[in-house]
Amino acid sequence: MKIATWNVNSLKVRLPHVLDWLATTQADVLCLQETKMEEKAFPHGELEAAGYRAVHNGQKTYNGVAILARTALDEVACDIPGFADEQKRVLAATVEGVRVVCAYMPNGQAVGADKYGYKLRWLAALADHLRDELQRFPKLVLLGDFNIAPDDRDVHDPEAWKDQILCSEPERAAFRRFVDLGLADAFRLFEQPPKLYSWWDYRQMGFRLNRGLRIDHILLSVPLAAACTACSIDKAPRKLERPSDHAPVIATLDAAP
DNA sequence: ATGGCTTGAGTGTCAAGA
Repeated sequence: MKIATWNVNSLKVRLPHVLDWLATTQADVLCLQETKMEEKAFPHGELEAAGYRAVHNGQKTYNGVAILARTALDEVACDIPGFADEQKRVLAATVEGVRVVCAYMPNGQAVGADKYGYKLRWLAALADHLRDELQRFPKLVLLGDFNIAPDDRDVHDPEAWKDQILCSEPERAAFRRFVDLGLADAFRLFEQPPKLYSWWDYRQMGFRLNRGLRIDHILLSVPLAAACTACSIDKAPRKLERPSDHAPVIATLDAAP
């Protein structure tokens, strides 16, 4: 199974890129973030024509998450149970025995801002929920836009970003809490090229200068980590006309036992 | 320097992203 995540920064704008990328990679599951649309606008028809069914938890203008799959999506669940939140950031479904949790984690704006407090509360609520979910679903993958660069290797200029939003110690501690639940960062299971990131600012030639951050992640529970044979970030779509500012991350899992 | 791009909203210009 090939499973991937991509913050598309508007599915309306990026649908052609998504369809091209699915055709090229033949991914089995693709999680999207920032669809920025209501359910009635979601392009089910175009995706079905490409061989993918989809579930979506969306809203107008902001946020919005979707899971695309070539096979059935079962036990679909939206949001974080028990955590009051108007923002559509979480969607889960079971695909071929694998529990897929797609997340668009809050940005936080700036360390100390109100949105930063919301981000930390949100991350704690998701971790609490996943601790329970892992009991129900030992084969679980948490993937999406984490808006956290886990360590300095994931930052183009660690000095400039030190203690800044996306890199602060409380955010990194929240990331480690997911890891401590038994979820492994698939990207770091393998040797990787240096200075490979998943997001680059649209401004100031961020991509051309490779001023990026690795903030999009695929985290695998123990049995899935054991079955993982590859994980990479695909920079190709970031080079297209009118790209998303994020690149997709893709992992390969051996055939399910 | 709170800027520098991009998107969605909505038609002038702002919020939000990261």
